[in-house]
Amino acid sequence: MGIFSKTCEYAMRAVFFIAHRTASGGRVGIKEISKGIGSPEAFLAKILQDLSRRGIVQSAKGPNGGFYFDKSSLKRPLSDIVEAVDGDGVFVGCGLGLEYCSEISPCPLHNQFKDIRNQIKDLLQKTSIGEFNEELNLGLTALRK
Amino acid sequence: MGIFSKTCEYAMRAVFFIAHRTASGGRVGIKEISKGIGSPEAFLAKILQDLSRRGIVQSAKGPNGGFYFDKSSLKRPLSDIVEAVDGDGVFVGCGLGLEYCSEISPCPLHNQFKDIRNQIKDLLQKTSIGEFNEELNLGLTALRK
DNA sequence: TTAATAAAGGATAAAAAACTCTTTTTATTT
DNA sequence: AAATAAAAAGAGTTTTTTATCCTTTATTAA
Repeated sequence: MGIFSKTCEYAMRAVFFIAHRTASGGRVGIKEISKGIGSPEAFLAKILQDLSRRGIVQSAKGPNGGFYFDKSSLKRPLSDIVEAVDGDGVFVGCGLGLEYCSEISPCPLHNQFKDIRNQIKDLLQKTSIGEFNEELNLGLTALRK
Repeated sequence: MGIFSKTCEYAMRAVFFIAHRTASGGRVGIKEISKGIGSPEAFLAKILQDLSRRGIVQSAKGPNGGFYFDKSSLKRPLSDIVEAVDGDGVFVGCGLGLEYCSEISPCPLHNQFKDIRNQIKDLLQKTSIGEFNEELNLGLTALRK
């Protein structure tokens, strides 16, 4: 398994996809998103439903409805999505899974893992949801295939 | 969840624990290991059974039996354990879970994740199983509590 | 050679994660 | 108002991960 749960991977990809579409003015339905990022449709629906309930992504029902981001949401850091889906385990936990691992009672790899986690945290915090729209436009980066 | 599976966390802790004991001359039984690292006994037995089959850890049955490391095994990098248990997903996969993410067709965070993964890889490769025995002896680091 | 000890192996169970299907609600368009 | 489109919600199912239990096999020591 990767660093994040599969659910979280889908969430991140979907969010980038929606942001990209938002930038070109519209809303996107689940069918298109799931195709665009290569995820199971019904499962992604659940994930976005949850993000929507939390106010992270916006949604509209009915014809011409779909998912989108309002302006302030586009500036959100990716860490918000990760935290909503996977919790803060990636940022704060002990690499060896020790509950009480800390500065005072560190595991053998405490400091090294701390560095790595901080780097992940920094990356996710400084990356905003709407940040890759141009690259995606230009086909410089991909969310599928 | 953390960076590694729970199984892998138990495996790493157990391996450090056994190495520590090996250094002071003996073998350790499952009961003692699982107590020492705070893991379910039967489950850890399965994990070590697997590592033993792979030749990563040595074992002996009967009275005075238990798990231990021979000299060359003590020098093994921690990455061998992680790879045996969790596969190479931590080292090589795409952060967003894209199967075909690569230099040619990168995901938006490809390069950043590559850095992080390489750091994890380096850490696990340069850390040997027997490396922390002195710290553990001195109580400077902990595997439990 | 028997009793005790300890890992190996196999089968099963429980919990969590991943995923599906159906119905309901809300909004839009005609 | 009726038809339609789309997400929300609810109620599963399947798969994977985590965990337990019990029996067998190997080793040692008395």
